[in-house]
Amino acid sequence: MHEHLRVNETATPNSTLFSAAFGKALKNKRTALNLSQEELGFRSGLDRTYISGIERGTRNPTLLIANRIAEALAIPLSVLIAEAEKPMQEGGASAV
Amino acid sequence: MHEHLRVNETATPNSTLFSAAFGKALKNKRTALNLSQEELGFRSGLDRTYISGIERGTRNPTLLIANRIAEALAIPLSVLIAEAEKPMQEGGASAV
DNA sequence: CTGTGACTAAAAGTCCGTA
DNA sequence: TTACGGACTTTTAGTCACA
Repeated sequence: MHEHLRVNETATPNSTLFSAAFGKALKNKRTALNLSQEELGFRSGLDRTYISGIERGTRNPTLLIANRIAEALAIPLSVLIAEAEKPMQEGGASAV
Repeated sequence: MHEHLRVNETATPNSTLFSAAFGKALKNKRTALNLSQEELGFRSGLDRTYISGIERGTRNPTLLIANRIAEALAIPLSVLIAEAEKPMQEGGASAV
């Protein structure tokens, strides 16, 4: 990319962890509501396969997209992200 | 895009509101820490002008970028976003 | 119902300036 | 110090066929 100060050289970059955690939190909320990816896609106006990618952590959505998904789940984005941050603080424990 | 049910036809789309609110929250936190955009840019490894764009609500960062900024501000992203959501709930009141 | 690779269009993100 | 623009590269948005 470009030469910046690399403070930490961890094997699993924080970025990957965050995407994975967000995906997990999303899947948790979705399944808790008994929604299929397809149904959530419909509610948020996003493609079914795109939702799938986010849940698997292979996609890095923008704030606006993340917010649309949160709205479709009827929760504030801050709450969804807070859920994603939980397992990261504890070092990878299971979510609710 | 494609034809979906338009529930609400507000003059200012939610997306714009959200970006603006996030930018405001960001600026609040940054100035509270007495950081210049340039300094925050350096700490987060992002371009000075990009930080500026986000604060003005003209840019829509990804979750990973937003998280890097939150880290540079030493707060969880969920907290920064929660700050952004506050004025939206109250209909555009001033932040702390 | 979900995972995945491939693809094009669009936007993110960088870097150079000026005011 | 910040706003803002232009030109540029990289990544995401959005979609499809197929497993």
